[in-house]
Amino acid sequence: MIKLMICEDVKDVREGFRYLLNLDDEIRVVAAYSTAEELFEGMSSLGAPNIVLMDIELPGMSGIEATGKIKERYPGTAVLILTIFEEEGKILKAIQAGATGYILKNTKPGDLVAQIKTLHQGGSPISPNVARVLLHEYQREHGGKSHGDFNLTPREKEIVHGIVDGLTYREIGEAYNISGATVKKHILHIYKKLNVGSKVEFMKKVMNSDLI
Amino acid sequence: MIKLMICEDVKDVREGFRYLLNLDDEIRVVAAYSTAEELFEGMSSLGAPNIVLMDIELPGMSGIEATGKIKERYPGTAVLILTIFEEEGKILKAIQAGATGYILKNTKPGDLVAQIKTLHQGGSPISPNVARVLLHEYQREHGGKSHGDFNLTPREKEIVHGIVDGLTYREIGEAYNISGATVKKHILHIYKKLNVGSKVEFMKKVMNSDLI
DNA sequence: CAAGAAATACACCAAATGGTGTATATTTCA
DNA sequence: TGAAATATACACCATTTGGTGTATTTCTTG
Repeated sequence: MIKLMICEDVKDVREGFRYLLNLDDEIRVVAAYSTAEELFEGMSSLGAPNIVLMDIELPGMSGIEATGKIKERYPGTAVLILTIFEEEGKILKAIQAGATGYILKNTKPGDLVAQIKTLHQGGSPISPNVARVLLHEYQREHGGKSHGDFNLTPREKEIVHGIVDGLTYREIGEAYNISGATVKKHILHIYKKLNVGSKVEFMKKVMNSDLI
Repeated sequence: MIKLMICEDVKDVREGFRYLLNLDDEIRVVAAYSTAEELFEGMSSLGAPNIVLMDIELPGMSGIEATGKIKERYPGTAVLILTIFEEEGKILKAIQAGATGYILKNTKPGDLVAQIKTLHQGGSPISPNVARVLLHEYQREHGGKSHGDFNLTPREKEIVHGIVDGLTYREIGEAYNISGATVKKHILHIYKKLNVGSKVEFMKKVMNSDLI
């Protein structure tokens, strides 16, 4: 049984969701509030639910602020943001605050139930447009362009894999039927190409590349 | 009309998708290849499609590498990663490489068509489990709550930083005015706590944690 | 207070690493 | 064809790392 609370200021929408979600017998709407402040009172008296369905536009404390507080005080509770807006800044803020999912209010009733179950099983329901915003943001922060393959030869790439797998020179040599000394030679070449001088530096470069 | 190319090494899967997607009259599968190398030949002779359906596990050039090259040479082409795996590192790498969507192969045929149309309209279809990975990553990078510090003591955390900075035991000792031998003792304790046994394994763990 | 964790330090050892040489066979390509 | 790159291998060396002991001091917590 998925215990769920609703936080939504518009009565019709709130009661609509309550009715709708209670139709499914895996979900129980334990309470529905019109403000975040009331929600917190409810959570402390009734206990934290599995999921809070959170409107982003609330009088008083905003849905984003409330999300942050929920994740602080009740980290086990997932927050599903439900909104009519697709504003980029709000989406990113809600996610930073710890929202577990972010979907639009025009979602079909049946889909909403499916997404709540998805959420409860560890997934994050996100509408495609929200996903696009997130993807772009992530790509922007990670420099977009590929970091190149450092002009490594095929053999050198194999050696890189061996290292990353935690093998020693000798073990890599055994794996590819060459001597450990040769493996070492390769590694030193690789170090020069990557401009590093130890395993640790090597790992830092390689783990942020698409070499692996 | 959405022009689409498929890059997938398993023939049955490849032909299955081709047949299936051609059933929809808004989509035209202009070509299907079994390797990234062939795909690039096709793209240069037939012209870039709107969407490439890309398998991640390919012989030769990987789907991730290919995605990066497509975004470089044909930025207008969207890449939809189709995979059976949900491995965190691969997901993030594919997104960094510029993937526009990332969905699982077990997606229902009707849903796949819907997702391709979503993609073409500017959304990013992402399966809920992939979305969860992305959300976590984003939250982690923006000061989200720590997902485990492995019970390291404050001193041990300092040592971790020293290692990640590429210092040797002795250098770390000098930095903190303790002996190199002590630093080593700390490292060995840390290894036990992280359940690793070498710098390489250590880096793999630490770089995916919020210890740094 | 006593037990335990945390931080410090030293000894000893085998193995791995990093750095530099030299050398040869093969392949690639201008 | 001839130079450059690639892949192979061995020698020698100092340093680093991983692993195991033992031991002392300080701090924390039941």
